[in-house]
This record gives sequence, C-alpha cells and structure tokens, in this order.
Amino acid sequence: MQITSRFTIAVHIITAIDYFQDKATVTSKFLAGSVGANPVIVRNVMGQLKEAGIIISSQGRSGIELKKDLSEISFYDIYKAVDCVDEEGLFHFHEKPNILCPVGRNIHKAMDDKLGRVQEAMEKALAGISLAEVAQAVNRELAEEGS
Amino acid sequence: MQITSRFTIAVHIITAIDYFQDKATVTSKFLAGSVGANPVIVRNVMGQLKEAGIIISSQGRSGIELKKDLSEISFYDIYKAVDCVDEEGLFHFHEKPNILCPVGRNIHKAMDDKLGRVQEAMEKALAGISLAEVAQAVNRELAEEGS
DNA sequence: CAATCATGTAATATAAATAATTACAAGTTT
DNA sequence: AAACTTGTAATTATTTATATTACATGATTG
Repeated sequence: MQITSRFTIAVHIITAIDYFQDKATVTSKFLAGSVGANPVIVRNVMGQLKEAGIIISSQGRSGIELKKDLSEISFYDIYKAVDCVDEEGLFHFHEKPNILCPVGRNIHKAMDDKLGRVQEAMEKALAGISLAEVAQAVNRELAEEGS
Repeated sequence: MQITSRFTIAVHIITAIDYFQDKATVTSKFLAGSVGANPVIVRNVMGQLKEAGIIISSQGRSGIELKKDLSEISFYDIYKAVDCVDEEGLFHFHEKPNILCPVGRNIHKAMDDKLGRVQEAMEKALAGISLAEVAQAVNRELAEEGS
C-alpha cells in the first residue's frame, strides 16, 4: 500500500508555483510538464488545493498563484486537501468479523482507539512539516549544483 | 487509500489464538469463521506470521499456537510481517518529474527525508502498542456484556 | 469580435492492487 | 486408508489509481 502520488504531486505543484512566480507564467500545462503527469491530473489536484484555500486560480485566466505563504502551508494541509486517506480511517478493517464469536464481536471496538492513535501520530508528523522547508531544500540542492 | 485489512485480520487471528487456546482447537477454518474471510486468506496471513516468528503451525498438524507472549508482540511486528507498506516507502512518489526543470529535478531529494520522518512517526506509534492491550480490551468488553 | 488559450469537469479507458475463490499437493492423526 | 490439516499456485472478481479524450466556459489579445 502507498499513499497516492497526488500528495507528492501537490507538494511539487506548490513548490513550483512559488519558485516560478516571477520567472514564468504558471499554467496547468506548464506544471504538468514539470511534474511529468497529465495536465488533467494537475488541474484536478489544483481544484482540491483551491478548495482548501491554498492556491488561487480561475477559469480562463492564466497564471496560478499561492494564497498563503509557504511557511503557512503544512504537509497536513495538503494531505487533507488531496484526500489521501479514506474517511473510514487509515486502516481498512475487515468487514465481516463474526458477531457470534466473543473475539469477533469485540475486536473492532478493542482496536479502534489504538489504530486512531497511530493515525494521529502520522498526522501530527505531517502537521510539523511546512512547504517552506521543501522550498529551502530545493534551493539548497540548486546551490550545490552550481558548485 | 487504506492499509490492507490483512493487518486487522492478523491482529484478530492472534487475539483469537490466544483467547481460544484452551477452549477449542484452533484451525485456519475456525479462524476464518471468526474473522469472516476466506480460509485461504487466513492461511496466507498465517504464513506471514509464521515466517515472522509470531505463530507456530505445521502442515497437516491441527492446532495453531503463539510463539511469543502477547506482550512481546507489537503492532509494528505485525505491520512488518504482513507487509502493509510498499518497500519504496509509505508515500508513492510521482515517477516522472522533469529533470530539465530546476524544481522537477530536485523535488524528490528535497522531500525524501521529510516523508521518511512521517513514516517513522507512524511506525514508532505502531511499535508502542502491544497485542496484550488488545486482548485486555476484548476481555473488558466481554465483562461489560455480562453486566 | 473572432481566434486563441486558460481552467473546470465529465466520461471513459487503462493499469495496478486487493480480496475471494478454486484446486490440489503434502503432511498428521486416528 | 480415510478424514482432516496446512501450504500454495492459479484464476477470477472487485476496487482503486492513474491516464486520456472531449468539451463547456471564461479570459485575453490581436
């Protein structure tokens, strides 16, 4: 199992919007070229980021912008925006435990809080990372390229 | 996205083996009945738990046993045993970022450590939960049923 | 104002991952 | 030898993720 690549695509998109803001006109086609994915996928992700209040774009008008500063956008924001995890929770519970069995009828309730703790730990970690860190890391890599 | 139900099935299986150890002969068919899944799926999970040194079973011989005490089995052990997450990592990175783009060529390296931190946080949380806690919770629920 | 170029979105196709099922080999027990 | 078990391969079905095609709608520009 893996978390959908829409997550890393979204991070890529936001980083690129920021990076190219004065250097180029940023369109979905442009971004698709950088990401290496279909423009429609980029536009769908854009739609989710827009709905989450992270970017600004509008029909017909060229040029996509960030609505927030990079330091105010966390991995968690993106994770929620692009809907990485099923609303039922991170763990897919088997659906038909046997109610006639003492274990089967209680296992779900017995595990729920524990699985919740794991998911929370992950989400807390996501919340602790900002897009500014990613942009910094990209710039660091670029600086090293030159040397 | 969700983590495969093989994880919760494995927890269910181990809890049931412990619960029924003196009460019944535990077979893959018996467990499949409690879990509400196909016996072959149970046997496949059993195979992975066996390989991880968590249970004991052998061809032909009826009766599945635990190899370790419940308190010595963590969610992390099971998570590793049943292979919940791709070896490439928890996050699926988009595969064709454009090398000709300054962002595209560095985004992967720029994100890797951060994604690793998130995965580590999740795995640390998994390591902190033992199967003994689950068994306790099941017993607590059963006690409440009686009252 | 017409041509061009954007975004937004629906519908469809393809590919990949998950789960279920069937079938049977091989070992144990009685 | 018969009945029952685990172990596994092979197949099918189902679901999810990704890619693609097509087109409506709005903005811009020559």
